[in-house]
Amino acid sequence: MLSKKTKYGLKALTFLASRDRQGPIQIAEIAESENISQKFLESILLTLRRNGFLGSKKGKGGGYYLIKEPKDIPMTAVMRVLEGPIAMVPCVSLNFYEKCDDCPDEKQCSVHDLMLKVRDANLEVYRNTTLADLIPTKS
Amino acid sequence: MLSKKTKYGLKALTFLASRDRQGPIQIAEIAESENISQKFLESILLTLRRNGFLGSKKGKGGGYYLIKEPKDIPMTAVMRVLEGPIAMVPCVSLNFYEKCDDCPDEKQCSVHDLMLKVRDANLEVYRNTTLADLIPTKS
DNA sequence: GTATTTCCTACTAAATCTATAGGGTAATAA
DNA sequence: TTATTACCCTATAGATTTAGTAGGAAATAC
Repeated sequence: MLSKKTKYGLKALTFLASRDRQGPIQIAEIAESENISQKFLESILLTLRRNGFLGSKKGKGGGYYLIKEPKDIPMTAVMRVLEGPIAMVPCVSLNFYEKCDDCPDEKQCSVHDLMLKVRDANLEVYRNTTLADLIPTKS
Repeated sequence: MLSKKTKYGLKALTFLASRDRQGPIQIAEIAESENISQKFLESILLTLRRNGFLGSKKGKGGGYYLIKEPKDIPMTAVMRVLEGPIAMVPCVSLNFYEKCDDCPDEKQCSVHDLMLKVRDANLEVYRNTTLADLIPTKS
C-alpha cells in the first residue's frame, strides 16, 4: 500500500507544480485544497524541503515553492524520499541494499529473481515519469 | 515491503514445486529447509490450501502437495492471496476496488494515473510469471 | 490403540502508520 | 512594531499490521 504520507506529498508537489512561478504557497492553502491535515502536511513539506525538492520563505507572503522545474523531478527521487526503497525486498534494492536474514544464498532464492523483475518494472515507470506528468490538464 | 508471509509462502510453494509428484511433504521439512518458523508456516500453508493452491493429507505420511502444475499457477493469483491487492491504492485495484476517501474526483487525481501505470507494470510481471519460473535450476 | 500430522482458534508482542496537540523560535512584510 | 507564517521539537494515542505462539481437536497409517 502507498502510505498517506507519500500520497499527500505527491498531491502537494503537484499542487505546487500547477502554480509554478506564482510565488510561495502557504501550507494552509495546500492542506485545504487537497483535504490534508495541516500539521501532517507540515511535516511532509519539511522533509521535501530538507531533501532538496522545495524552498520556503518565512513570514507574511511566505510559503513553499518548487526549486526545480517539474519536468526535472523524476518520480524515482520523490518515491525514495517519501515512501522509501522502491524494491520490495532489501536484497534487490539499488539504494538500500541489505542481505535477507533468512536466505543463506540469494542466488538460490526463488523470490529474489521475481522481486528483481518487479523492481525493474517499477523503476521503469518511475524513471520515465516526472512531476510534470502528474499535473492534470485543464481540458 | 514484501511481507514475510508472502515471502515464506512463495518459498514453500517453490519447494513443493521442486518436489512435485513425490507425495505429500510435511510442514516440518519445509520449515527446516527454508528457515521458517514452523507454526507460522503452518498458518500460511493453511491459507494456501483454503485458496485452492494446495492439497493436504493428515496423519502419518501426510503433508502438503500442489494441486495444479507449477506452470499453471500465475503469480497474480499467489500474490493476491498472500500479499493482497497488487495495486498500491484501492482506487486503481482491479479486484479490490474502493474509492479513496480523500479524493473528491479520482479522474482529477494526479496520484491515480501514476499508480495506474505502476499497477500495470506489476501486473505485466506477475501475469507472465508462474510458479514454474521460480524453481531454481540445478546447474 | 498409538503415534503422527494437519486443522483450527485464540492470543500476544512489537512495530508502524496516521495523525493530534502543543509548545516555542525565527524571519519577513507592512 | 505587529501580524503572519514557516521552522522545529516533544509527546501522545488509536488503529492496524506483522510475525509469530499456544494448545488442543481431528484424521490417518500402522
